[in-house]
Amino acid sequence: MSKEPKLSFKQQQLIVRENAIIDSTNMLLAQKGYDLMTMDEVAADVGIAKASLYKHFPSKEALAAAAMIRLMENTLAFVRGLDAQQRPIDQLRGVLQWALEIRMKGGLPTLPSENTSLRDALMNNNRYINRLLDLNELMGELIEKARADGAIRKDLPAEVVLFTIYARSCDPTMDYLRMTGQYTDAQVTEFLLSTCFAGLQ
Amino acid sequence: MSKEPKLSFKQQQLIVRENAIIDSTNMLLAQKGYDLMTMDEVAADVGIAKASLYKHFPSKEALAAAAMIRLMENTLAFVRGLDAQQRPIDQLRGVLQWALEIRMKGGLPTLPSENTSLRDALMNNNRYINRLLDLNELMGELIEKARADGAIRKDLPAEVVLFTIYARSCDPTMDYLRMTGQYTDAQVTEFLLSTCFAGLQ
DNA sequence: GTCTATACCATGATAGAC
DNA sequence: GTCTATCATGGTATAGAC
Repeated sequence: MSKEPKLSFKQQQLIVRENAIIDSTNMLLAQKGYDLMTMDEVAADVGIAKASLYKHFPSKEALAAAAMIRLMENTLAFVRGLDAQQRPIDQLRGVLQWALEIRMKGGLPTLPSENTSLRDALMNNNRYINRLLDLNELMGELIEKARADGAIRKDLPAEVVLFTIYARSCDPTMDYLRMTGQYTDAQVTEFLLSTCFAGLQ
Repeated sequence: MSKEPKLSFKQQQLIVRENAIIDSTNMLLAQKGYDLMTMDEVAADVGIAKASLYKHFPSKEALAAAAMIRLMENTLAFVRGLDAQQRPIDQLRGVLQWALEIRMKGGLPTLPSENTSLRDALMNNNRYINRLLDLNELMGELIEKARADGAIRKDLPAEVVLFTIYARSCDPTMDYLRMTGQYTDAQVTEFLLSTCFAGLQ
């Protein structure tokens, strides 16, 4: 930590404001998805005019990308902070559990599932792609270790395991189970985790 | 079968035309999703003017609902035609395999996964809801039987099993695995089936 | 029932004053 | 940097001639 603050008060204000914008974006993206989210809504939720929004982010795509990148960085931080003493399979389980709990609270899934213009845009965003590659690498290592332990089936390519875990984080089963109103959020999470790792049989 | 055709030539033509419209709708819905699909595209794909499209279906919602209803009826027909000699668990597996193969060919998943205006609209469509309830009942019976056989875990509520199977039919893992280009469609299908029923462990 | 042409509106994006 | 006011685009839906 440097003693002298690098950022002026104005710059700090800017960051706070932009974080607030991304918070609103995050929530709206989770609620309505990229295509149905409008810049008017974001501006209204933040409490600023739409034109001001465009001073911070040059386009809707850039705004959504910023939200996805922040999410990806949070995910990376979580994975890097995992307890290395734990069994790799439990660490993997922990990642999925963390992602599901974020989504329960109104957050976004780690991977955009929809065939939307957002996915295309993200695939051309270097910063996002780099974070995603980093995450894939970390997760890939965990998967290899878990497989060496015999905790994960050896007949599945690592990619299949990886995507299956990612997919579970954006699985609509969560929404449908919650809609029945019969289970607590913790129970729903446990069902999703358990069926992902242990299957139905 | 009645010997005298109930439908005039003109009426038959109408049905053929409407089926063609639904075919195009189906393909475009699968490719782009509801929100990104435009009525211009549908009309262009069918080869008619947009205004003509509106003579057949009063709105975009109604058109998409018609496509989803036809899909649901096809699914019901498939499930009703299952070989009752097979083990219930294999019948369930067969349903998922069938759904995945449809999607591989460019068809729609049985359940709309996205948080889109389409899902809201469908939930208010009695005809669609009735078909969905019928399907849920048939699938629920299969699940109960499979559970009685010991082929499905008894600690999972039937709903969890049902939604987990539905979700796998619209799982983005399929898209991501195909994008790698490393596996045949049959292999991808097998991975999805296997991880759904047997899990990762 | 099909077409061309158009009304109407939502939304992403911008201009220009302060 | 924020605001109000506005533009431009593209989309659903419809009018009216044939």
